[in-house]
Order: sequence, then C-alpha cells, then structure tokens
Amino acid sequence: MQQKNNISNSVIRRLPRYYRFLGELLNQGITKISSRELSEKMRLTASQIRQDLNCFGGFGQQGYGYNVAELRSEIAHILGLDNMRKMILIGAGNLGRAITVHIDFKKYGYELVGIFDSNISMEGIEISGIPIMHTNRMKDFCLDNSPKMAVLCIPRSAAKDTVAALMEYGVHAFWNFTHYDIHFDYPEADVENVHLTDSLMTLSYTAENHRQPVTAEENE
Amino acid sequence: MQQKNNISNSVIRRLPRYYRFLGELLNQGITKISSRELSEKMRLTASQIRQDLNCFGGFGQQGYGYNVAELRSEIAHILGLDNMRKMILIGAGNLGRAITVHIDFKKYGYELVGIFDSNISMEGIEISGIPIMHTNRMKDFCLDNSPKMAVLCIPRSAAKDTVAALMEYGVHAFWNFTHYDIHFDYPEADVENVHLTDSLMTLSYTAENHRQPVTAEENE
DNA sequence: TAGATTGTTAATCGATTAACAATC
DNA sequence: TAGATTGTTAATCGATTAACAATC
Repeated sequence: MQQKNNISNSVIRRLPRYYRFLGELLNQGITKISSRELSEKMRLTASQIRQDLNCFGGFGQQGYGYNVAELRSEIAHILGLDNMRKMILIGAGNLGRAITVHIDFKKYGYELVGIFDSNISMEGIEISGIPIMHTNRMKDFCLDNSPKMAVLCIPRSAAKDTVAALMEYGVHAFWNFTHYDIHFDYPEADVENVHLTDSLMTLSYTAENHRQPVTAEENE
Repeated sequence: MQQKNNISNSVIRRLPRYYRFLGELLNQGITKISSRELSEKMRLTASQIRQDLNCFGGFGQQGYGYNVAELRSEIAHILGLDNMRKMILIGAGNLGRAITVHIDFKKYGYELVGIFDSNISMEGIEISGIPIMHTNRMKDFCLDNSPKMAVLCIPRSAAKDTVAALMEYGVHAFWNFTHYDIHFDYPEADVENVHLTDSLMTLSYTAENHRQPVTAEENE
C-alpha cells in the first residue's frame, strides 16, 4: 500500500465499513464489484468510494471494477488487521466480561493475553479461558509480555492512574470505554473512545425530533 | 428552545459531550463559564461552542458567559433527556446483560420495562430486577406497554425479523448493536448504531500508523 | 461607563460530488 | 475496437474558524 501520510479521519472511519461489506460480498460468492454497484449497497456515492480507496493506492482495474477478495485483504492490511498484537483488558465487571466474551479479537489483529481487576476476590476466575489477575500483577505482566493495547472497562475514577501506569509499562494504545479524556493528559497515546451513553443521548435526540439520524458514512 | 429544523449531525453529536462537561463543572461547583474557558477544557474553539449553542437559542449573556446549571438543563431538554420513555432490550446474552446492568437508562430519559430472549430456558431469570421474557411474549407486551425504543443485542441473523416485528408493534427507535442495516429496510426508523468492532478496527489503524486518531469533536 | 463576552455574519478550510481523460 | 469503469482533477457544498457589532 502506498499510504499517504495525511488520510482524513472521515476516510479512515469508513474503512471498517468497506471491510465488512466486502466480507459479506465474499460470503455471497461475489468476486468482482464496481464502485457504482458497491455504492448502491452501501448507500454512498461511487465517487466517494473511488476517492477513499485511492488514498491508499489503485486497487481497481479500469473497465472492470474491483476484485472483492483482493480489495478486502488490502483494506485488512491498511487497517492493520493482519498483524497480531498482544492486548490486555482492565476491569472484569459486566462490561469487561461481555466484551471479552462477545468480541473475537483475533479477527481484528489482537490477542487478548491478560485480564486484570482490582477486586482481589476475582483473582483466578477465568473468562473465555483467561484467568483474571489482580491489578498489582499488571506491572510485571506488562514488562514480561509487552502488550501493545489495553481495553479500559474500569470506573472513571480509576482511569487516570491506570493509564498513567500503563503508559509507563509501554502500553500506548487504549480502547477506552470510560469518560476519562486520555488525550488531555497523554496527547501521544493512540486512543479510541467508545462513549455508549453519548450514543444513547444522540438516539434520544433523534427519536424526539424524528430525524433520520445520520447518513450512512457517519454512523454505519 | 427555539429549535431550528435542520441542525447538522456534527452539532448534534457534540451535544452529549457538552452535557457531560457541564455536569462535571456543576459537580465542581462552577456556576458560570465563558465560551473561551469551556473551549480550553474541551479542546475545541470558542467560536464552535457559540455557533453550536446558537443553533438552539441564545443561552448566554453578553459580557458574562453562560450559566452552567441553566445551560446544562437546556441541553438536557434539547436531547430529550427530561421526558421518560419506555424501552425494551432484546437479547439477554453477555452484551445485553452488561448493558442492562452497566447503563443507568433513567439518566437518559429511558425506562427499561422489559427484557426478551429467544432462549426459553432464560425465562424468568432477572437482570437488575427485570425478569427475562421469551420472545413470543414480545408482541403482547409491546401492545400493552407501548415501549418507544428497543436495544438490539441479538445476533445479526435474528435482527431483520426482530426489527420487522417491532416496527409493526409500534417500536420505531433502535439502539442497534448488530451489523444489520435497519435504515436500508426502514428508512423511517430512528436508528443509532454502535459498531464496536468498527471502533476496534479504527484503533488498530491508529495504533499501527501512530496518528492522533481524532480531533476532540470527532471521537470524544 | 468601560470591559467582557455573546450572537451572528463573513471568510476559510476541508470533505463530498461531479466530470472526464486514461486505460483495461 | 468499443464499452465500461477506474483514477484524478475541478466544482460544489458544508462545516469550522475568524471577526466584529450588539449588549450586558
């Protein structure tokens, strides 16, 4: 991939959706698709699809279209799904357990190698075959195993100290389910926030005002 | 609120974040704030804050700024958080249970009145005091109770039929954790999608390319 | 009143769409 | 070759930022 340096965020946030749709096409046994056909399925413009893809290289063939399998694996590569990185999850409460069980991290290039909780009585309990460790073992574990990413399913009050520690132990990427603003303290960290309650409030607005909430590319 | 009709999606998606920050200021006992002060805390421009708020009315006072408590309750009202609506949750698996326990729906104007699952052996089990019902009781329940929103925590394969049924029973708003594209079949529905794996893939990209993933207003 | 800060208009910037030449 | 569809440049649209008059 001849990746240019300043790909806009709008483009990047559309990539997972392309990846999903191409996966479905593949499941349906479709081997080639034109930007126009894909645009109809995804409800966006063919122009946008071609523009987006050309940020990363010319994956299509004039007069033919795109090879579905090839394009999908190119996008997987762009997204970094094809190289496995170790990750840990902090906070084995309801949300942490659900995420552990619900998400097949390996499909996205992440291997869950450790789960931590500050509640000592949870130590040793397994989730999806991975035993929970007490938070006081986090430092040694990180130094031994070098996880690159941490999922934060902890209360907000614990987030600041946890991130400070993890940054020190070499974890610089965070899938952040708390409302703690990591970038405010660590602008160099790689952060993806999941603000479930913000999403719920947006739905509340949409439903009250009966608007179509979003265009495809903004929320799909 | 003198709400205009075509508020852009970008603005709406910032409202929950304003609401959160104003809540924090209130907790800290801060009673007034200027757009400049707020812009520094939220890492966006004062101009944008004033533009955003003025979509809905003049909540500030020249020479003074904004009253924190008042502005917060105005935003609550705009978002519709101050009128309680009934809602149901479909799918009492890991994710459904976590969301039920983890999210205090009442804070966001929703009252969880029923939980449904297609697994008959789950019937009667309580989550947060609400007993699970079998899906075959969904129709009667909806006709009796008129919930306005449904959280979808079901497998994708079940989503299409479930939404079709719910639309018929008068449920037109969906907090959708599946990858089923509700708008494709029901453009008139109010939909908010939560695509956790898309978010994870975005983090993967960000971490691999070590970019600052987003500006505050896009992902915070 | 003078100083501060909003509300709002104008300027800029960026993202999306349209158009078309290149080419398979 | 003719037809189709990409890659890419130009035009449009919308969102953000800057500026400033209004006003508390």
